Amino acid sequence: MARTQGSHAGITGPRLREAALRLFARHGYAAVSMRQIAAEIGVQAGALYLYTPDKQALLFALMRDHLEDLLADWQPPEAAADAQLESFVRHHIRYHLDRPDLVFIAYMELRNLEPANFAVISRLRRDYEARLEAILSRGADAGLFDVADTRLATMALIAMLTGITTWYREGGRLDRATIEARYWDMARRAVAAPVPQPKSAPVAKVGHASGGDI
Amino acid sequence: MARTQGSHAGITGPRLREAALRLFARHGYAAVSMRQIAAEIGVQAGALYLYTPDKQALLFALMRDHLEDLLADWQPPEAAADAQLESFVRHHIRYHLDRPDLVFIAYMELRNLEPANFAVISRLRRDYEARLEAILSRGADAGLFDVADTRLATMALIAMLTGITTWYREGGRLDRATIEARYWDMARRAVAAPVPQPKSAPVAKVGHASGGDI
DNA sequence: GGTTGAATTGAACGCCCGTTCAGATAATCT
DNA sequence: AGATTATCTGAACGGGCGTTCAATTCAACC
Repeated sequence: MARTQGSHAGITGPRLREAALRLFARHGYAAVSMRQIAAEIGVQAGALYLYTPDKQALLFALMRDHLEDLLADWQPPEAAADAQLESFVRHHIRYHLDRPDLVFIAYMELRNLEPANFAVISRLRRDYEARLEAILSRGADAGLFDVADTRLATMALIAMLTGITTWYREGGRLDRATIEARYWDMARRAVAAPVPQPKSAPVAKVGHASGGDI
Repeated sequence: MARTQGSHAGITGPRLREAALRLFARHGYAAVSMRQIAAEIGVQAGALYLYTPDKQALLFALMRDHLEDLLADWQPPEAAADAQLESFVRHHIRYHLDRPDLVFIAYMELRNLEPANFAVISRLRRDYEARLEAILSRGADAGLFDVADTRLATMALIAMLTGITTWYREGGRLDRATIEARYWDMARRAVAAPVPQPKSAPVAKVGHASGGDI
């Protein structure tokens, strides 16, 4: 046999990436073979090499594209730092909950990257972290935030937010909007400056609505 | 050749576990071969099977022992919930910073566990999480904490705290005591109830107030 | 409708995998 | 010292790995 009916690069190419993404996320890069990926999309292993130079490039492309998309998809609004922080936090949660497999891979497969690829991915991650740190820094200067160390606060918030993907399941107890609201509430409080007391102080509030299901 | 000079189960056994831990943490379970582990401790691969029934048992034992030790090493003090939370947070940070490889494995290699082993490890993790959740629940009832959802707050705090191990390096910019203090500060503020104001009514607010820093 | 090029197969390459085991040697016991 | 037991080697097992490539078939174009 050789070329099969309906074969088309525009189809097999994307399917390869999808299959690799799903299998890498589920079993880990090292535990997934090219033959398994090929079987998933209904071709022989040799055919994969029309679409990727090797297995490593497959992983690297997934991670790099994910991070570049993440960076391209959000820009800080022109607003006070607290509004920027809210925008960042809500976007981070939404973006990550929409792409659980990519997030998983981007955090778990770092050690399977060859050094040159690792350097690229690390750089992109630092760029992303730098955005949050810039907001915290600006807000601290403005007296909106009370953070003893912006780098620490950055890492703490990102870890907290990204952690959602480790337990969130579609159709679970809480819907996304609720999760987003409650995490934003915790994130805000973790870094917010104490309100100036007695008078004025605009009283915003956060929905504590105990009510909920369970 | 056969038995070698100085060979002794009391030596090779522990060395096997140490080597497996280090290599699994560094390269991942699936990417490490029994032959690599054997080479690390200076024996042939066959000799490893005097100390473990198979590779999977090696991973499982590391994870199980780690979690059992974690659970055994801390009991909530008899105190108010806020003091219990501080004790938990500080212990969590210290314990995890002391065992970076074990922590890494326990979070990253879950998917490489066979189903029966996975069930055991999941159970232990849930037990640990339940301890924090109990504190938050108790503190919320006492009015010390303001958490909309104790489960969410539990997962948020654990993710935030455990995340330290992803960037902490011995001899880095901040020492452990500083990190511990600052993370405890952020964790506390994320869940603390607003201080009861001069007068009545606890005012929950969001700091938009431009006002001064602290 | 014939030609050209894209897409794929299937076999092969050399290598490494987890695990087993008979045989050999060192440590220990009597 | 001799017998016994613990420890390890080295080879082997069947199998899977990533990757390459000539041969083959299908799709697209003239």
